[in-house]
Amino acid sequence: SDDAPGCEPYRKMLALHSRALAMASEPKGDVDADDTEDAHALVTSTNHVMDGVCALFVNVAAKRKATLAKLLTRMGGVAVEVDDEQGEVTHVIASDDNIVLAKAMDDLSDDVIKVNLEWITACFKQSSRLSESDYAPRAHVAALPEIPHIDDMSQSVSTTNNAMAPVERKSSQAKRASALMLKGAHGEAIWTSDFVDNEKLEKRREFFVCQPNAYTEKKLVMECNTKVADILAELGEIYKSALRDEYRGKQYNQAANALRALNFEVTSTDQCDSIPMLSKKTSKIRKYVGEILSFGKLKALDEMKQRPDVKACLELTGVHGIGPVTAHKLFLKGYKSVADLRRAPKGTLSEPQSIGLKYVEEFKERIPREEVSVLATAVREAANTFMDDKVHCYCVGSFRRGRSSSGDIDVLVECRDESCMTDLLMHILNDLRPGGKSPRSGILTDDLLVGDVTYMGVARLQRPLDDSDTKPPVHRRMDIKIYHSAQLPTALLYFTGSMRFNRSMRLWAKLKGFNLQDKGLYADREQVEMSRIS
DNA sequence: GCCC
DNA sequence: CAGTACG
DNA sequence: GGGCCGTTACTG
Repeated sequence: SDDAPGCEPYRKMLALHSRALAMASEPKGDVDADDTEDAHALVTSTNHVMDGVCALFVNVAAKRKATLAKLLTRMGGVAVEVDDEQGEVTHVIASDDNIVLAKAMDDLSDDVIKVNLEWITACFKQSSRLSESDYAPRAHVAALPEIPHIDDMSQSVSTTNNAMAPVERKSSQAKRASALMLKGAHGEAIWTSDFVDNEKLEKRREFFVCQPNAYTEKKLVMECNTKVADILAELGEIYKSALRDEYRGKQYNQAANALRALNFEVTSTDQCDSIPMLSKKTSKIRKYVGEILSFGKLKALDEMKQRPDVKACLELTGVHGIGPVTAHKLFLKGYKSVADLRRAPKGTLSEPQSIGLKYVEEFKERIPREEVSVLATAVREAANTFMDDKVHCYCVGSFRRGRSSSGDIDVLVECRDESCMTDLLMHILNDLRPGGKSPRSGILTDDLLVGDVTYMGVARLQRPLDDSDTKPPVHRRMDIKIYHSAQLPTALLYFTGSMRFNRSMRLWAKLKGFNLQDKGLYADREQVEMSRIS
């Protein structure tokens, strides 16, 4: 997924969005800047720039809409939620990259002015009302088919826009908004996903781990370059956990994974050419690969491992709840090891971190499949004592992928009644906590986080699986999540993973014009609720 | 650290 | 709301 | 030189 070349358009789209966000939030910084007099002048000069503007944001993500609306209001304009046909809307504001909208806006009457998001921020920066025509939303439909192909069955899901439209529109407000923006020739709903260039996307299919292809099989069989990869990954881990350089660490890890995925052994740096990120002769990681091939080790890594701060932070981040930043802060306070932390005064660590500390060693142990099964079954049994309703539970994560051991236990609970999801969770917790009268009482030993529909905590078997085992059962990380039936399919998909598979699948969905989340699949990239596919 |  | 941790 | 996964839900 990370290496899929098909991600550029999406990256660009994201870049556009974040730029818009950055610009939108900028004024606050400006006003707070040192030169208050200028800042004041700026505020007054932009005060009336948008007088008389009544804007309707269409198909703009909620967060961005809020930011821009605030900015608009500061400049004297008004943002409305619905076009209530009183003709008060003067401007329709949409993003450049929204294909559907750009298309639908062609059909809009000329008495509203169509502009992109940049217009607002540009006007603010220039302190004047800029020409709307310079900021007309750009449509990128030219290269795409006017009418979606329905010739290929594998793509039909993404191109359906007829009577059997998969789209369920929710609120009346959503309907109203869609009346404005989704004027298809026959009044049908049209979404971003209807305009995807599937032919082009098809060529990239092989690069996605979420798609059936040869790449997946290759990876299962081969185990090459593990030595080089392990060293690079170790360096990556140090950058991420000890040096708080997330992105540098990520590069090392990505390079390590790419080398592991190769189906041949690399014996010279020239063989790195097939890996995009290592293909440049000047690549630093490529040089490191050469050094490892020649000497079997990496000087930079060995030196790094000698550093006391690195040693300390690596050990401290091993505690659940302590990340790179907290580890560094603790190091500066003089804590250099888990043993030091155990001597720390109460209050040094947060409650969840203290629990993480209590079980550091135990949490690092893998959980045998059999034990995952037993503990998850306890959750299912607890859930099924709730209101006589047959509650379905799924043990997800690596267990559901068939792994023989797992790092933690992840249980997904389906609740048919949206109104009692929290009750169900509380019922399960009470059943499993110590001191109760259920046969499962005491399975949960500690809580890390108790939310409305989310639980993160600690569980352990009441007695060893093997009767002859005298050691007490190991404490395990356990998560329980309650999902409403409507959200279950995508929740299952999401929590079954793997993470890499998920990221690939989400990207694939994005490029298809969909938006895949744990709570649902949406036919449009951004406007979430109204394009929900039921 | 690498890509755009 | 920013910072943090997580999968 | 800016951006780098998206989301959830906590803490402060």
